[in-house]
Amino acid sequence: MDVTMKDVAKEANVSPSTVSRVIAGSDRISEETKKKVNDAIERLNYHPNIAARSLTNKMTKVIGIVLPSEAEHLFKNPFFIYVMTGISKYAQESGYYIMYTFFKTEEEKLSAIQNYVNSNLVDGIILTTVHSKDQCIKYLQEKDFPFVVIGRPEDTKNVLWVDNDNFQAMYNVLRKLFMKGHREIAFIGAKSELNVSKDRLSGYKQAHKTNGFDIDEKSILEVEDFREDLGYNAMKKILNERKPTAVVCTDDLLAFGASSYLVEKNIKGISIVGFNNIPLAEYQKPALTSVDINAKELGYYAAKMLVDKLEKDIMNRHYIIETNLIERESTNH
Amino acid sequence: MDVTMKDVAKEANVSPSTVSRVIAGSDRISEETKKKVNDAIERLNYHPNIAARSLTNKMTKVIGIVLPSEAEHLFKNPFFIYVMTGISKYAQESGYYIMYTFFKTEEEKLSAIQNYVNSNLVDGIILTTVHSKDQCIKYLQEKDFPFVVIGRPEDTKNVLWVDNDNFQAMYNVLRKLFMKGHREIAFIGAKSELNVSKDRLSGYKQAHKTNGFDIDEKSILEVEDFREDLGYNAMKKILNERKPTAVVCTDDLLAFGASSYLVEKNIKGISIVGFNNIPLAEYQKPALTSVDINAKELGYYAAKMLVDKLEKDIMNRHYIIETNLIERESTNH
DNA sequence: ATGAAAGCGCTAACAG
DNA sequence: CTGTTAGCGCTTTCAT
Repeated sequence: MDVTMKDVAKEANVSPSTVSRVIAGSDRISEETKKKVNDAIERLNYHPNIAARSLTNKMTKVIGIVLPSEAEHLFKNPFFIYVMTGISKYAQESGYYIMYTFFKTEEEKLSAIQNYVNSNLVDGIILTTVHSKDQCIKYLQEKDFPFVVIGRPEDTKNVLWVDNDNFQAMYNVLRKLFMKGHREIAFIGAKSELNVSKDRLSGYKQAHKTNGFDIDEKSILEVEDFREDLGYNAMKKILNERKPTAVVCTDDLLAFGASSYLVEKNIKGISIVGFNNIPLAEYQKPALTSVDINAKELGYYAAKMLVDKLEKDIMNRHYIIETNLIERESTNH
Repeated sequence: MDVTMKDVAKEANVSPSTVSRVIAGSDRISEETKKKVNDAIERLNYHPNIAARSLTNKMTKVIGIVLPSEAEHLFKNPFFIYVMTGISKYAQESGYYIMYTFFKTEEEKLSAIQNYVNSNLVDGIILTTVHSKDQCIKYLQEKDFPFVVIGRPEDTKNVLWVDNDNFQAMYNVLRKLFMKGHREIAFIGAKSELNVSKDRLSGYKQAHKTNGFDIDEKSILEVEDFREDLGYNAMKKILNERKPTAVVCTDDLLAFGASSYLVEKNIKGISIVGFNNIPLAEYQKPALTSVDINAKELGYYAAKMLVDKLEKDIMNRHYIIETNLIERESTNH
């Protein structure tokens, strides 16, 4: 653009600072000049130069977000896309821009973050993955740079985070299944080192305890990754030893695999529940019952927390996003 | 950050302008002072302030990308994520940052673009969708603002774009099937108003002509959207009237549906080919043969074109990205 | 080969 | 309520 505040000032016969005030919405400005200025802005089609504004303000109104690019999951599970749309929604509502970077390794993640911090290009950062002993969190804390984590970090002290209550979510699934009369419920999980995996398994166990049922370790299977074929094999393995009436999986892909084993062997009467409610869940045959984790909301509230901290220094330490059990054919038993 | 160029200058006993020159890699600087300055930079952990640089340079080194947020496709097909990783890769290589916005409607898309253009926040824009009679393209052309389109636009005059050769890709699929002895090949497509759909259908038809086979209009089915259930129905409908030995689908989801109909009815001996090679394709039973469109490359070259235009004003009018037929079980006939 | 100085467009005291 | 002025941190002539 070529038209600057000076031009507007001249056009409206006021000083640049008055124009600035009108734009900032200062109250100590007469309605009259406000109108004059706004008209001039309109007429000249003036738009503020963000770089100049950033320079004086020491803030850019840009949020940086860092995303894993290698995770298999990135492509099979629209989680990150949902998160991004959620962030985008809040950002648009509050006039923020969004920048993103992908990283392959933890080192790349750290250097991406350092780059953001050092360049003064973003006001705050949203982390979409948490590692145990996360170096990035440590770095950001040391620099005292505003950030929000999606997913509960190892050490929640002094960090803003947003997550589902994965314990509760799984607990409720079990409660529901118990209420329906199920007594033998198998568990298929993956990536047991992740917090979310741990929480879901705890929910599974606690539900058993609370309801007075024994936990059968042979009914608990943990595989290495969220993949259909691994779910398929896990189901097979479980059926070799046990005959559950329901199976809960910590991920839809695992559930797809488990389900397809049942379909293939024509085994009826076993309910299956997945997690994440990915779009394909509803197109499975039978359509898969799944826990929706509201990834978009996770993004939305992450952005909200960050902006709140940035603008009002309000520190809601964390948000818990509701999960919803979406019941479909796979639990019609 | 707090350490500015001035600080570095003082630390190195030179003037700020010298520091600036060292950073810019000016040649008219003695090795000695170059070293002195670099040491000071290191010692102080100095990082240039991008906003200030943008203000003087009139460029931000930021690329804006606009993405549809409503398209069902966004969540079922990792196309956009792949594109984003590709853009990100080139951007990182060339020192650019990336900003994104989602839009729901064409109006939102346009206003997102106007926002980018007006705010001087981005140097160029990548459009990930093309509408016929795209207002955004028109706007950007009028403003003479640098942009690249992923997908071939209606009118390619004066626009930089990158795309697959969808005609060729489908043509080659057909040629392969003909060579394998197939003579009755059905077509299931969707969204016939899109350029990619048109091109793929043309490829299908041209392959018939070139190879001297008649086109049977009853074997061509176009549905409204890329959905599994619609593919399922289409397959059913085709089999009511015809008995093809192969079916080509313009999208994997359509192919999944078509395939599941065959599995359900236990119909053997019909080959199926999909398009896009989404990750789930390889986990289908039977694993789906599909055309990989290299979405990541599309993004990579889109970014490259844009940066080339920005920095060297080199105008490669377009890139064509290779497609690859990934053969799996579904064409083992 | 290096320094001095002006200016990019905006905001925020400080005056009045 | 509004204008004047002084920077924000960097690049870039223009000198030397």
